[in-house]
Amino acid sequence: MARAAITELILETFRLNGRLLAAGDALVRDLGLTSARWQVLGAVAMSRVPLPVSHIARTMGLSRQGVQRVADELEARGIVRFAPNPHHRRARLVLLTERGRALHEAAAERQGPWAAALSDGLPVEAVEAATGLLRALRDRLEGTPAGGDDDEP
Amino acid sequence: MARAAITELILETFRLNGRLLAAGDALVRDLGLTSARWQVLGAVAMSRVPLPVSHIARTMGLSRQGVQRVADELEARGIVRFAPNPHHRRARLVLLTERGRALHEAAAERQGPWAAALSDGLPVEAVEAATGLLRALRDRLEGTPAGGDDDEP
DNA sequence: CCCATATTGACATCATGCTGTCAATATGGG
DNA sequence: CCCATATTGACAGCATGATGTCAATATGGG
Repeated sequence: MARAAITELILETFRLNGRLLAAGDALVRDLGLTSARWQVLGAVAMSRVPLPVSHIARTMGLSRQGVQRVADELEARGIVRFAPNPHHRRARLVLLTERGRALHEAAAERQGPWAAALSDGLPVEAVEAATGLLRALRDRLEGTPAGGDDDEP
Repeated sequence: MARAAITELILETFRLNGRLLAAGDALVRDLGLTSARWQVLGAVAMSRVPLPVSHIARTMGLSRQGVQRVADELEARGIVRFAPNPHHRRARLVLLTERGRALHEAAAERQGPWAAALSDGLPVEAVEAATGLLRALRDRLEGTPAGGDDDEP
């Protein structure tokens, strides 16, 4: 029955989400990071060009204000800094500080072995298929007919 | 690369989790329910025997206190009631009220078509495969070698 | 039977993410 | 150029879920 299958997947998504957050917290706790801060830090580090908070929020699928709060915390801790945006006076750009870059590298070095252990023995195709299915569900929930990874709209 | 694939799946899990919560909230909002309350309500309704809060929390993979808070809210709204537990004076059993049962049925009637639309055209085997993969990841994160749906430990 | 240990609920506190409102700033049509 | 609209950050408030501590209660070894 399709309904039972999708319901199971939904409940499993809730459970896994909680476990992933807990695992991420534990992985970077002694670096002074949390899952949420790490995720924002990663978004800033990964972008080829500096982005404003609102753009980061859209990329991550979170609300603008939630990301803003985390970004403010990161700035207070000297992990990111805000730079003027020549194209928009209000929307300052988020940049990594030296400390922020070092933290991101330290976190990435831990995430590698952790991710390898987590996915050890699982076929990459199965992981990718699951990712595709989750993305398909999310696209439907967002009302987006076809979803892709946009970087520069 | 396995690491990139698993990282993508993790990020997609975060995004889907957020969308599912928002969709669930919208689906049952006018019933006076939220995703969190609905989930606890469902756990109570689905169990063949009345369960204490701590047991429900373990089943859902949430913290005991979080479920307790939601259960207290549901009791204040007349959706569940607490009954004495003959086996444990402190751990009262959670039961649905008449109103609670009606609410659960109303929510279930909405969830059916919604779930059908969400999974329309997706092969059931693909959904089940994704569920199995998520569960495998969660089992690893929990340190549980093999995981199954237990109801009565 | 007695005591060490575990479980449970009550209470308080914190982290995370959402929404609403407002003013400042961009953007585009006229 | 001017004004309607959209975007953005600041600020406040709420929902959800985790944690920590404490006392009450079960449970099991001795």
